[in-house]
Amino acid sequence: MGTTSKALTLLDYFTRTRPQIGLSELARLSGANKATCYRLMTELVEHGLAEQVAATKEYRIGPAVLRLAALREATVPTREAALPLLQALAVATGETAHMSHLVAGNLVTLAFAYPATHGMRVMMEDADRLPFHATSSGHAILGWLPGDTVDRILQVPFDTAPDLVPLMPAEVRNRIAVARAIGWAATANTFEADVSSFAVPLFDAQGQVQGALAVAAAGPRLTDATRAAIPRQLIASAREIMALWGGLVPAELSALWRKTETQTEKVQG
Amino acid sequence: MGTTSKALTLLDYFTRTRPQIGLSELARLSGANKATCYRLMTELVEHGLAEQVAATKEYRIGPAVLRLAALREATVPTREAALPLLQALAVATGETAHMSHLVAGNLVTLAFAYPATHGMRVMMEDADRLPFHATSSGHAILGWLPGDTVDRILQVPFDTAPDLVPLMPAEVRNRIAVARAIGWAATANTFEADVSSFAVPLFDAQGQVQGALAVAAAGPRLTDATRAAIPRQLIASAREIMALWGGLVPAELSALWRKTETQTEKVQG
DNA sequence: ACCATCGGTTCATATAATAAACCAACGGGA
DNA sequence: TCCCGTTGGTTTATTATATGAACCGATGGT
Repeated sequence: MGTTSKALTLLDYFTRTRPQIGLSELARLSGANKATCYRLMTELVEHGLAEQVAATKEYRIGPAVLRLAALREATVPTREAALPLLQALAVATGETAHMSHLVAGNLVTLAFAYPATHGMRVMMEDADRLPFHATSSGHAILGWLPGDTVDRILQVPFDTAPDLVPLMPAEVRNRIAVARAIGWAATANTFEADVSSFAVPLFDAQGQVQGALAVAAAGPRLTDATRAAIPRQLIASAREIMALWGGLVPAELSALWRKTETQTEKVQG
Repeated sequence: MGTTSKALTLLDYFTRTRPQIGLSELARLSGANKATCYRLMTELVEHGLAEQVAATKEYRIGPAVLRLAALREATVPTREAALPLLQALAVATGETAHMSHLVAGNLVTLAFAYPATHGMRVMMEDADRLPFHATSSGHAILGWLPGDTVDRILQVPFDTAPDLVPLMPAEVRNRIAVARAIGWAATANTFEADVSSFAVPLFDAQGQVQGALAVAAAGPRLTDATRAAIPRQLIASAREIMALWGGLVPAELSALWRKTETQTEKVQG
């Protein structure tokens, strides 16, 4: 592995639940030598990708990423373009809508929107990695990825929240196949209790899967009518988002979506 | 220089005016060998910090920075906290307000706000580097930086827009000294024609300069009254922003600011 | 048909990364 | 007060990795 990769890998240990990490702890987490870790972090700090908290000497993500993110959005306005449509989707469905992206083999939440109408909503946080195996977004995406990529992703060890029944690998494979066959994915109680989730894949201009658009619904208030309506609303929003991006829906998927759109009833467990 | 630094340096060549760069051009710009450049960019792409446009093979900033930026804001909500105050400042002054940060020796615009009241406004773009020598923000900041750091920054070659009279180094030094002495900086026609700019420095919890808060006013409509009012409004906003951050205004500067705040008239060329 | 340029690759060489051992400083606990 | 574990940081010989000139096939103009 290249030295640069090692340095960049260190950034992956910073998460929402662990935003600041000391030198020794980072070395322990990454398995790298402490001296190596120190040198790499020093270089990241020099470039503003990390910064050191003066009081505790702990490291955290640096301010340079703000400049890079602004530049990214100026170059490819993914998030900015999708946000209003995400908000519209949240209002239309009355549930939480979110968009996640495939970045470096991870599924990352990039944007989300809440409906204004309900007091109870499924809460989201961006910048967090979603598990492929337990989310509808993961299933929706994996159906459109090459087999070996899917294998590589699924062989990453995963854990399910203690209050949930974990999905067996065979079951995950099956759900991916179903998602591919019908053009959208649905899960219930796989990532969070009492949350039903629906997702469709999103594609770039080359017809490559880029991410997923999803609706996360609070289980108790889900009626059969809304279970049927959400996929259609998802598909409509996905089409709009990709129109903005210049994204290309594969012909096969477009046909599946048309089928769902013209159906009056469609329920999936 | 470490390999990681070389890789990260490559990211600096991507700007708003040059958002996508091909391999050969990037090698030419950076002075690195083409093979080296290729390998480094490949590693950056693997981690999502860069991405390659399929059609042209050009590189651009990748989607991973969005996750990092969201994580940064979740850890240190610099931008999010300052934005409403920035908007208030823009409305109060009737001019464009912006906040820039010191990151890795560069002055980067992180946020800005326009007033709703005027048709004509000074336009801003974030993610762009500002020249220290020709902006009030630069002058305001440099007054509170150690001498050797100032020297290092000022010896970077700079160019002024062709329609403007460039500031001589001695003049820049003088303006920095003035800014330090009165607690705020002002420039006119140094960065853009017919734009007057006012700025105050911003500090972190350790009392270190972090950036600057500024107002950029369209020259023609500047009256003596507003020239006097803007610094006071800047100071008030800066105090609010630092209160939110937990920033610490050096006692010396706080005294200077109080002086400006209690004055009824104050005009600087 | 030609030439320049593009992105990408190869491989001997040289340089930079590595890890164990070592500091000094700090913070409990006994 | 002493001890012990832990912290961030540094040094060093050893080793692995980065480097760059030359090369490749493809592409686009002239």
